[in-house]
Amino acid sequence: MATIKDIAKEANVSIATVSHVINNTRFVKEETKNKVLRAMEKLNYFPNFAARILSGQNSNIIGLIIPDIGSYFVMMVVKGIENVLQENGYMFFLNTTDEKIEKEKKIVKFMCDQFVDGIIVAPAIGDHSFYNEITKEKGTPIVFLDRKPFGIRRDLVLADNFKGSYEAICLLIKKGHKKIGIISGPPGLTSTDERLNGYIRALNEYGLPVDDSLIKFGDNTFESGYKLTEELFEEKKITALYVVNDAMSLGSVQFLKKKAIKIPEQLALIGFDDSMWSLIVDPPLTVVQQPAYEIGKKAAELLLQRIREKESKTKYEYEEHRLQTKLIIRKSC
Amino acid sequence: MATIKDIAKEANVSIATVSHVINNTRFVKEETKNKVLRAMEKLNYFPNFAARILSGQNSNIIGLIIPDIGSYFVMMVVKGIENVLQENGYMFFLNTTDEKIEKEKKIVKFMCDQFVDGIIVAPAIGDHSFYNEITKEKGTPIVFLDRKPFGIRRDLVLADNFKGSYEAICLLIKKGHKKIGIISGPPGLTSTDERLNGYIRALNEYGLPVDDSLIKFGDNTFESGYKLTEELFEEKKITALYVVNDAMSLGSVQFLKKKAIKIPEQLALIGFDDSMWSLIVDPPLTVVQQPAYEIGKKAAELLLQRIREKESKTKYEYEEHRLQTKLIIRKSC
DNA sequence: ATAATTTATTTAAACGTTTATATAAACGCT
DNA sequence: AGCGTTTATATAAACGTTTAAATAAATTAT
Repeated sequence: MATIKDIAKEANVSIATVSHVINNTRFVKEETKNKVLRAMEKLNYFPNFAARILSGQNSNIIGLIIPDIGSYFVMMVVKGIENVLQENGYMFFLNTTDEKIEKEKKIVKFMCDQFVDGIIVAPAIGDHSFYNEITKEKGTPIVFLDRKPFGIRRDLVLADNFKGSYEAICLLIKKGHKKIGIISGPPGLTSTDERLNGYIRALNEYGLPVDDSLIKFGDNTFESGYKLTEELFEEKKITALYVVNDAMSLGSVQFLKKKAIKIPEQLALIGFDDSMWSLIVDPPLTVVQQPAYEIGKKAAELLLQRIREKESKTKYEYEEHRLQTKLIIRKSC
Repeated sequence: MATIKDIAKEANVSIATVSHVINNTRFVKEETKNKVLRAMEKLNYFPNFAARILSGQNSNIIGLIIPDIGSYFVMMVVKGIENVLQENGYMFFLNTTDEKIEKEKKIVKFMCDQFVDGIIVAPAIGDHSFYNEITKEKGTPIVFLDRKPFGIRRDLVLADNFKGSYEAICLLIKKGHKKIGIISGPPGLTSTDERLNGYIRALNEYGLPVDDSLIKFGDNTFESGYKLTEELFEEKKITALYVVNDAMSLGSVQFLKKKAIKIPEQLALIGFDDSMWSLIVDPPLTVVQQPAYEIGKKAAELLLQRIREKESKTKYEYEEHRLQTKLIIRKSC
């Protein structure tokens, strides 16, 4: 593979000149520049990443850390990120934490110590104050995604979970429902906690009692959706149910289908996340749609902006971007 | 951040000794080794990736190239890969080609020229002979995934698409169907071409005519599934339909549902890929399930093996791993 | 004509590793 | 004691860049 030295020799200039041509970091006479460019073309030169990084340049690599691969939401977020990064000549590492905060810490530390220019992270449940210490040294920009970190203030891009839920529950209340159950996510997970809060707020606003026994905490799996729907429907005689993520919604639907419970006549249902299948279940599911692709896109854009600002030493305040959800009304409520 | 020099100073040895302790590349007296290890511990040392790579070491980074993020199948494949890599201390870059062979070439060339130890690629439709030239220089191991490359022989991990389809169509024939339609993928895409071949073979085997007008080529989207199902059902009076991927199956179901066409009475349906929703559509969908996670896992394992073999200069023959599909019989046929 | 300034280019050090080669110490043998 | 071996460690070059400092050439001012 051709190196900068080969180019220098071919073009009869020093390696410094070649470097300056490549990076546009100093004026080089038109004639010389052309010689260099021609040599680069001829030898099919591409600068060596490792060398570049070692001598202190940006790597154009960012780290992406998520708890788990495996949901439509995550997939679309990643897609949004990937598109923005590709357009801007960046690459990314994808790492999963398995929802383990210790693993997250290790990965973040490693990435910062090494060569990433920035990090996008959907944090695992836990205390995130260790980020302060880790980023102190180099000040690697970090954008949090989907979940609000605990114990620190940072840039943050996520859906307006509270409002999305609030609107959904308002709709149910307006339709006359008084006993509305909710299947929330694991406590401590800010995204689903916020959805629970939206539920509570709506009930309060309309003067309905908040009955703790109608609030169930699932673990965002199909199975827990199935099981908790059973509990709520059989034991609590709810007339409406709000399920805060797509895997659990699917579990709900499966239970109701199995027991031949009529939707929405016997139980009105609203889910979260608009997967492709919400259209083809029977009846089509009313859902709170969060703009997954846009969340990824925005997070990547914000991170790239922060990286640029870091280079130019611009001061900035952390921002919280709340992307709006959309209540897609179909036939299930 | 601590460097190898700091460790050397702290432990009162040379940097060479430190390096040898780290890499176990030469005998070091127990006592000296301990001093070094203690110093590393104390200064929280982690070797610098860029420097390591620059001096010719393996990067422990592999490249993952796929046409597109956005299907359940791809997601599970990536998950399988990620798990294996994480267990083995490898990281990976994820890149998409948008099904453009030129983009693929650029990415592969870049990755090989730079620092990846190996590549896993689900190739875009097109001629892949350029791989020979690109990998000649360094011999970077490459494992192909899901699709058979055109024009070259390489390691390959994918589902037994032919057999999966063959079994599905046999089932339909045994149930008495004579006019069986198929919605295949874009011609040239080996995965769906193989599925089409399985269909043809089954018909031949049972002495049924292969009617070209019952074979439609979609583009693996929901919309094309919808549209082509309409064409086949309305114009061709088929009694059974086989759809070769999940997004198109979903489109099929949606069309049938909209027109209130009874499954399987009016049209028997078999899909491909077992997504979560195939259980909750009405009726639950019979599908050919391919082991996505295992495909990813196997590809990663094979690649790591190739990387090790390259280091130890072991000769090897390219392998083709066909993972078996499973016909999951539900109520749609 | 010479000095001062500006412009264009080169030299060499630095980044943090690996590793071939050199050196030093310890030991066993005559 | 002197020599050759073995064992343990150190020195220094190399990897391919960037960049501060040095140099050389061209221009302007005195």
